[in-house]
Amino acid sequence: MQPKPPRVIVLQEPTIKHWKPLPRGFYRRHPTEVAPELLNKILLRDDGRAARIVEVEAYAGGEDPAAHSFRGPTPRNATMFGPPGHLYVYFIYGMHWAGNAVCGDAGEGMAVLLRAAEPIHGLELMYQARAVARRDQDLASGPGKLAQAFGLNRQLDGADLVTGDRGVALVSDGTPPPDNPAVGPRIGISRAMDFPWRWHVPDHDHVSGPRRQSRNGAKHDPAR
DNA sequence: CCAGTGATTTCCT
DNA sequence: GGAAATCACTGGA
Repeated sequence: MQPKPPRVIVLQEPTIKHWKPLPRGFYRRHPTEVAPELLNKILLRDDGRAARIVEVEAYAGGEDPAAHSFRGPTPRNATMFGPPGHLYVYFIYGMHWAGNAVCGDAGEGMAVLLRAAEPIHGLELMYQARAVARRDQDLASGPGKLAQAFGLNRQLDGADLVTGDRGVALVSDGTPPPDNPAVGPRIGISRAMDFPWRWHVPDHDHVSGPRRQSRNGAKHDPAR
């Protein structure tokens, strides 16, 4: 008896059929190692929605006071303590969902928060999911926006990003991560502010925040 | 451009 | 009781 093959993510656009999911081993590492390598990877839904990841943050379980998992498992963060390569979706501020890729080994509570992405396919569905968006940069430039654009919610908490069992996956189109990603402190936290665990593609239009930080942290000079 | 604020679940003190 | 891995809207400069 042959093992059942994993569900194949099928897209409507034939040019992207050669995208392949990131293997389990990609995630089975420390999130500070995984996070910068997730830049330029592609978040995919089987309805044709796709976006290039341009901003991420690492959260490292018991060694990270800012992580949901710092004080151990709760009903909300249970997925974070499961095996790597699964999607941890949490609810925050009474309004917003956000998606993470679980990293490390089961039991460690480590993950990478998907903070922002550049939509590259299925934009009509994203505009439908985010009626307030007026420009492409409004669709997924922030963890709450990204989750809304992709319909990430409690039903997708625990989905396997490697097999795509619930129609959501992280894949590569061959684009490497940036050679010199911007690095800085994580956004919206009040503990472990000194951990420089946020990475993003430098000078990218779809990164979250009122100002985009350049590689050396300097402000943009409009005269140049 | 920027600061202030409401929305309102989950978890901690 | 209050902060939290946030966002959109308001109003002033």
